[in-house]
Amino acid sequence: MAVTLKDIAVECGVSYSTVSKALKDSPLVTEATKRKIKEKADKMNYIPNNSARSLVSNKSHTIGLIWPAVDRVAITTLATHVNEALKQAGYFMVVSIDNPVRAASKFLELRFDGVIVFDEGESTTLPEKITNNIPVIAYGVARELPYPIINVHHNWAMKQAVDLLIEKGHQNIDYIGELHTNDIRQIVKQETIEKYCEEKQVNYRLIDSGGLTEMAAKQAVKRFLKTETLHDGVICGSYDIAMGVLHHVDELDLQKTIVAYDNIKQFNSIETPIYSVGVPAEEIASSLVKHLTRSIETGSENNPEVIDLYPSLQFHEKK
Amino acid sequence: MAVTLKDIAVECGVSYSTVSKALKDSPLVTEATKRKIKEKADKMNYIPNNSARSLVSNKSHTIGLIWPAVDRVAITTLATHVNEALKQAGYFMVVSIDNPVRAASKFLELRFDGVIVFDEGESTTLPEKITNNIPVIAYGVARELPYPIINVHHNWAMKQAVDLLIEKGHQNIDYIGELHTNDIRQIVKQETIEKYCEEKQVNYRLIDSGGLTEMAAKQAVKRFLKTETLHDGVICGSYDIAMGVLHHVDELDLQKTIVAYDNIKQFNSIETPIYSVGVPAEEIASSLVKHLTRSIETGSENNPEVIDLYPSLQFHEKK
DNA sequence: TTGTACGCGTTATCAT
DNA sequence: ATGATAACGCGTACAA
Repeated sequence: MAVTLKDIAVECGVSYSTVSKALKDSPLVTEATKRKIKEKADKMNYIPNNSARSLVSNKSHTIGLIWPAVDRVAITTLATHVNEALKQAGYFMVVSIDNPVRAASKFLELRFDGVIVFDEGESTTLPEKITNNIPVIAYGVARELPYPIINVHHNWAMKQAVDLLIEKGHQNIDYIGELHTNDIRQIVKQETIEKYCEEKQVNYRLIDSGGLTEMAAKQAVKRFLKTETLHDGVICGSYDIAMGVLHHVDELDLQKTIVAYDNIKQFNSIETPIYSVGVPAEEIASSLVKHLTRSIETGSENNPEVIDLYPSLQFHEKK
Repeated sequence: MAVTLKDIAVECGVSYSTVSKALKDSPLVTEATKRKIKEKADKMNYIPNNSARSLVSNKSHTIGLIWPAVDRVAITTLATHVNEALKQAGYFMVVSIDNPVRAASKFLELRFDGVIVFDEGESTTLPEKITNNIPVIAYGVARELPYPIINVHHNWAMKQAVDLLIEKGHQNIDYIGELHTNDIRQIVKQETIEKYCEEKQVNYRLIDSGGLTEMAAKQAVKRFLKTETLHDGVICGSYDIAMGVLHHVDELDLQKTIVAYDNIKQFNSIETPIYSVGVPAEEIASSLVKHLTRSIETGSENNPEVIDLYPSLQFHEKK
């Protein structure tokens, strides 16, 4: 049986409310008794009971992250940054790889203070039944939602990519990304390419990566190359897809310009010169945390706000 | 403010203890009132308070998974299987990507029912201070630990791999894996290769993959190939490393025999014929869950038991 | 400065 | 069949 405040109180010959105060450094307790109590608590290996605390304070200092698809390097990096940012802000982050609605329901039952969703569209939408009861923030692309979402402007990013390729003199562009999907982020990228290339009057082809992982992209490009050849202006839908594409691109082919979506440090260790465009993972993380904690601390309702973050273009030279 | 049992009681004109019973289908309540209460509860969007439950029952029906390095495909697959198995067993799984000791401490404070650790050696070792207070099970390779560990016999697996290569007539073997690391799993693989190849009197080389990710392996092999060439018997330390190595292997090179550690379904979609050797992820998952839940339900102390799981060899033909 | 007492939402035991 | 009540561990307003 775990050690409780009472146990410590008995040991120290004080009442348990004094112990409670002492352990949270209340000014209402003498330094001397405080020290004694803390020492004892430590010696007895006291572990505060969050359930009890949460019952009285209505706070768990814990945030749940809903992240159904634990793969893809890019998003892993983001999760790590979010974890750090939350720690800084005094929260513990916990992730569920379960189905989003089940995950959120459990988070509610556990009385977590807030939830973050890596939004992918329909499949990750949380019902109001849930979101009326806990601060929520999503990360993804702007869409009709009863809770705030960090919008990373995939369309803006894709336009920058196209502009860059045009500037480099490429009139033929290949976009490699996931085409047949419900993931709204992927859809936006694809549609932007279509519209913007037409607007700018450059030729483009859409090549289906058949998924978001490196392996899927690698195989898709391989199939493609059996009958066709890649143009010199290439846009990849994500870091992982770029990795898959690069298997088939000669590093010494300096004709080609490759631009990939995402903005993570891993691009720096690629051996082929490459451009990337996206919002830095740190920035996304700190924005998520800032908005969520504000909403928690003010106790305000979730509102359908869209928080815009703008991508930036970077060049990664050959290492 | 969240709906409580009391609120429902008032609405239904019964006492809240009746509501409590009704909602857990106690036989002590009439079907009629039960139905009425359940209906109301649903309508009022009642969400049970796990903190309160946990306080009285000492159970949270939640398990924490400690998984500091969310990358690598192979282990992601395992996590997914563990999540499923725990769900079947009536538990909710939650993962922390934080530093293992902090994660475990928080799990304790949250009064989770048990913790699973993806063990990597020193860096993921939990102190007794913690493990004396909660059922723990690790996944990794046998080592001195105050709590049970599922041992997947990397050495057995590597021996099978070497035997296979010898049988296929290869007297020169290349092992590609992470060589300079504290990760005990990698160390065991490496050392087994060394000893067993010497015992069997076959030539071998150790090639450092410089990490456990596909990208690291890919670059390492590329460097290697600048001055040397790969032997026809190749052993890869993991699925991800194999993926990195395959970038440099011609699919049509039927001279080569490639064996990779791990046993996950992803091997089936590789386009190069490949062998794999390892314990199936499902089996690891169900073993982890079985032992942990037994330990939770019997309330027994953590003991330093080693649970052995044996790898099996599989061939994946060209798709 | 320290102690007492109440309440948080729930379960479980005991009366009714 | 239903209701009243104690207890779980803790925070805090109030009393001493």
